[in-house]
Amino acid sequence: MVQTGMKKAITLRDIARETGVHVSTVSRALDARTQASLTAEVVERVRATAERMGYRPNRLASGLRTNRTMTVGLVIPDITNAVFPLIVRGIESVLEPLGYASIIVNTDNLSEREHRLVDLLQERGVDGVIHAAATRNDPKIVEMAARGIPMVTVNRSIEHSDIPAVVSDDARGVQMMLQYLYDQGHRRIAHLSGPAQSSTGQARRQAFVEAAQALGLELPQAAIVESARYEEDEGRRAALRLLDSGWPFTAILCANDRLALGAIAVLRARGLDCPADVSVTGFNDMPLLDLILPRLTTIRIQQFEVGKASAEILVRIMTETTPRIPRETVLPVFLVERDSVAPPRAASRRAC
Amino acid sequence: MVQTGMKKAITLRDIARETGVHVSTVSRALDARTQASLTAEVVERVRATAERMGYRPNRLASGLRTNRTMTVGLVIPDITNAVFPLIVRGIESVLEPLGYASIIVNTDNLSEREHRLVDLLQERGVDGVIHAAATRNDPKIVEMAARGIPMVTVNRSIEHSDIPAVVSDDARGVQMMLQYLYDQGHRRIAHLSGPAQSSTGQARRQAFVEAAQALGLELPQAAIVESARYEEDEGRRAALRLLDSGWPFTAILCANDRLALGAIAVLRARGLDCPADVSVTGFNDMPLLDLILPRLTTIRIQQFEVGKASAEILVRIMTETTPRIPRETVLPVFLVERDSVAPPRAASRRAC
DNA sequence: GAGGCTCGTGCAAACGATTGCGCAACTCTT
DNA sequence: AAGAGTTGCGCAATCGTTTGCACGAGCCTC
Repeated sequence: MVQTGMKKAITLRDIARETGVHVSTVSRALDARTQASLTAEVVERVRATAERMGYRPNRLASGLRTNRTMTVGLVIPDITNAVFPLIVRGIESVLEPLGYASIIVNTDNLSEREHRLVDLLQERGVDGVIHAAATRNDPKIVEMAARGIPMVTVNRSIEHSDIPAVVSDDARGVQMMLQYLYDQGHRRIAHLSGPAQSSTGQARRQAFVEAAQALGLELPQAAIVESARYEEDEGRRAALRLLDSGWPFTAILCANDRLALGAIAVLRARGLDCPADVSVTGFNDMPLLDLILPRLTTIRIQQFEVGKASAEILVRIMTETTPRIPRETVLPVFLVERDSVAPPRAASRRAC
Repeated sequence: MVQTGMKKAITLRDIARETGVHVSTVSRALDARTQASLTAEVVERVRATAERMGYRPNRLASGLRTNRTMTVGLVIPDITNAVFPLIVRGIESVLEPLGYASIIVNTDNLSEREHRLVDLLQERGVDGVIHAAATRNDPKIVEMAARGIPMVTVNRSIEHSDIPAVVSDDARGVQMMLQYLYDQGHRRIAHLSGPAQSSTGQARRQAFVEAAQALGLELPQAAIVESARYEEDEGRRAALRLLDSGWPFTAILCANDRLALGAIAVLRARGLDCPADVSVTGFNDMPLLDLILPRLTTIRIQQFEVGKASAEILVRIMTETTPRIPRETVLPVFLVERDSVAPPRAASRRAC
């Protein structure tokens, strides 16, 4: 790279030369924690010339010396998945005012990629990591935490570890939704579950089974169909399996909005209307969902708040000497009632 | 922070001690560019023990020495805006395989925030910056480029500067869409323009005016309404202004999908159907758009490709000694025909 | 008035990697 | 076989900041 015009940055040394004090004095004058040990006059003189010369600290140098880079890593599966940008902004809302920068990496749920990216973060000396990747257990992450890197997981917990987790109350969400369908008169309710290796997939499925049993609902084998990914085409595939099973369900509780959208598309293709013939519910309340017809009844998760809470916890771990952090922080969820649920038809609703 | 279990990382010195060579030899053995000056035996021995000990280079140290951090900054307005995640993934698709990490910052189009964040990037010694923030001219950014930091802008150009830009062929997109509406029989076509301070807003508006004149269309003052932001509620506000102007338009060409969605909502509220009463078109073809009814006819922009191209250019600027980069790289756009356009009604279409 | 404070500042050694330079130990040439 | 050239590696300075320690000056105390 030919940097012809590259004028080099102002350093402590430059300020020292300019003010006639030693570089260490400049350093102390610019650090709020140490400037008490200097005379107010020197502090002010240094501060003023630093300002005048446009001094910007070199974080590489200070990080090298102190092992603190004011940089954190965000490990997420895929930023194009609409729930993550909100989480990211929530995280940023607390980190950025404190001066932290975030390196965001996308794992695509590929553990090989995740390993490489975790290395990439470590090489850059991140002060902490917020981990939102979905796979359930990952030795690399546990190892990183064991190395002493402050870490928080969001939307999932790592089993057999004491890494703090921030999660939404998935179980309560599923239970609320099932109760809601029950109250509308539904008795044969299917579940399109998420991937088993994602912790949300597993948690929601288990909550579904438990809530269904608590309500005394019929729950044949065919009632639960698992998807491989949280995507529309998986929703379609799973809904087809469900339809072809022959079980006369009247509603589908989906583990995720995108699965629900896929399911509704399949129903429509088979000549079934949602909600007239089959009620369908989602989970997450992703952005723009309220513009898609039928407007999906779903469980709203506070993505931004989840991100915010996880960042607050990470900051505590990074800065407090003996933080007492709960193993799990669970945030409430809300049922948002829209148009995709109606009472079941009295007559047989299976058209074809 | 109390790092009790923090076992410190392996350094070149550790490997040197282990293999019995000097630390500089280790450094050379591990660098592909310099290992030619060593015997194959030493290189292999160093490489093997580095591998065995799990050596990870300290990028802070190497960055301090070399002024290259293998980190780039991505300046975007808001990651929750659906077009940006795709751009980010496009950028990553070229940067990540090369070993670069990305620090992503959201400016919210606030220049005060942008200044702070640009400083944050500089302090961390990023090797380059991809700048996708929307405001048209920003002295801070020009100053940064002048300082010699490699930079590329996406979706916009900086006036009076030679910073390379990657843009979509907005003008052609507008022209294609207007021609399409014309071919469907529309003659009185309104334009919901984007914010004037965004370069896309300005470019699309200008293209609209030119294309309309070329087609000999009637173009009264009221035909163009400007929005303050690319958001649904601005689309609603602008559409209301348009309706209230009394001009008997038969179609609205919107500068952006979200504006179009807002406009359609207002039409619906006024008892007008899209496309039966008024045709509406979007721009961008954002994710999930095809699920929203009526399915919006729009111009597809290759977000991923835009990101990819900008990253490729940035890499060239960062690594080549005398790169010849075109001032502007323009990527083609495509008209995607869906359901929000129909021929105009012969009769008066103004219901209320 | 001498010894022991505190207070403000300078000194120099880190942090880990890179790299120009120098110096042995070779190989080749004549 | 001696000089010249080459090859392979070590030495030490450097990047910019931080921080334990030392040191001189002033002050107080007995």
